[in-house]
Amino acid sequence: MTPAIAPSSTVENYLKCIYLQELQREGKLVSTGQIATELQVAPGTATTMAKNLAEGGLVIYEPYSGVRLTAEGTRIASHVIRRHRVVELFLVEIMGMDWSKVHTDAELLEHAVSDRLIDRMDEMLGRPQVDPHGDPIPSATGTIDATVYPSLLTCPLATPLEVVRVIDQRSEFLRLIETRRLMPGDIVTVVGRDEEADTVTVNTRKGAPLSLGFRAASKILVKSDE
Amino acid sequence: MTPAIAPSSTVENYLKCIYLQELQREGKLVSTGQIATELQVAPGTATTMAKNLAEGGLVIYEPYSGVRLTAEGTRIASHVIRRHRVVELFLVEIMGMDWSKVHTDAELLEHAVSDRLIDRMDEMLGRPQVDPHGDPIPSATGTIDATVYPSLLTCPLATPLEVVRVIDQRSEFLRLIETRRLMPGDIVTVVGRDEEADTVTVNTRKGAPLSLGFRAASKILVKSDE
DNA sequence: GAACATTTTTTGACTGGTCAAAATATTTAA
DNA sequence: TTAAATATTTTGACCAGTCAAAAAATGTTC
Repeated sequence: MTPAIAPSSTVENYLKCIYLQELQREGKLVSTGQIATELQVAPGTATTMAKNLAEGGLVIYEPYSGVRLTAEGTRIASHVIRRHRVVELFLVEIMGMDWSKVHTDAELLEHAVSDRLIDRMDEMLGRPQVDPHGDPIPSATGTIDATVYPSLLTCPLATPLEVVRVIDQRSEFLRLIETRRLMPGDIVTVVGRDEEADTVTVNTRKGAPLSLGFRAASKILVKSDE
Repeated sequence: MTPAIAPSSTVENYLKCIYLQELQREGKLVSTGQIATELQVAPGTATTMAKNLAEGGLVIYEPYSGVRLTAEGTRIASHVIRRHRVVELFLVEIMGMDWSKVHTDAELLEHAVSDRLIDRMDEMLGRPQVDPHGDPIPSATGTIDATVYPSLLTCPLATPLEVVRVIDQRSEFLRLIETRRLMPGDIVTVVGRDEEADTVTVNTRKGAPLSLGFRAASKILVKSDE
């Protein structure tokens, strides 16, 4: 029952960033350096903010180690992410906008959209589980699907698999994904990997086999069976 | 061709406020005091901002008199208002939200919505001329319908007239308008005015004749003929 | 384990936006 | 036209968020 004044967009962005980093670097603290890099601010700025957030009970801050969200911090962060992802899906599904460009709009709107409005969008969308990139949408109560999917780098070879998620919001990358039929829902088969050449070769429903570097391949997640 | 960094939401709000005041107080300068009252800031704050805006070429500031928008200031202000009104209409028409509550959402969204997005909303709405309250929507190029309508205070008596605009965004007022069938599009007849009692009596399509104070009556605008 | 490299924190300073209260102008009324 | 009332501007201070650069801690390597 913290009365808790609404956090500024800046605070929301820090919280979101920390939340997202925690998800991938399971368990470990998130360093102020990582935050600074991610948010494109000077290292000292991230340190200062870490202390402010700790002050406000939104994170635990351990000097020289990093930061971990408190329950309250997690609550707020997941709401921001929920807003972001619901907005993204709304822009694509209801407004027919380009999925590769929608991220930047959502980045702004996530701080400006009321709960009422998000809920209405969510309702119009039929309470969806994932956004256009396959990222899971936290529920209004903050729970989020944490299923871990293999990527094109780790999935079985020579098996047709469904793309479920694309972990890179840059529109250049998303346009590639789109033209090469690697969007969530598309079916792909990994036909080979070459450690030395740093390439993964995949067949898609459209066109010749495609080569991807390991880095890019790791950003495309697939559902391995079921 | 000013490169012109995007103005902050704060600056946008000042500009919007000045624009709206200029519309009603035709020709005259807008005083810093009016701005302060409207925006709920201290008088000194408005003065400071007036100087900043003048510095940035967005207004002409005459100390102790007030402020007037430059062409550039007008351009920005009309864009903000356009965004506000398109958003409002979108929320009501496409998202089915309550017209009496939509103003506060739009107040936030007007600073967070990209041109691309506004244009898409505008397109989905069929390039509308007015928002749900009858307020005219500036075009993308900044032109706005400046038709002056009489209010229930100044219109002819005993003549059925169509409500075209309601100039008060407070949801309590709007709910009254709604329940008494005084929304834009509704037909009303002013049957009497009493200077001493400060009341205007109107017949609407629904229910018994209704009394309004002069102040409230002046906020309801009608189309007198055609 | 000493020396170097890297990361983090501290420090001092700046911008944008704000306020309260004091100092000025302007307007109104006598 | 002078005094009182009202409006505006100035002043000094503050908060949030930021940076650059110096200082300190931590990690790495030989």
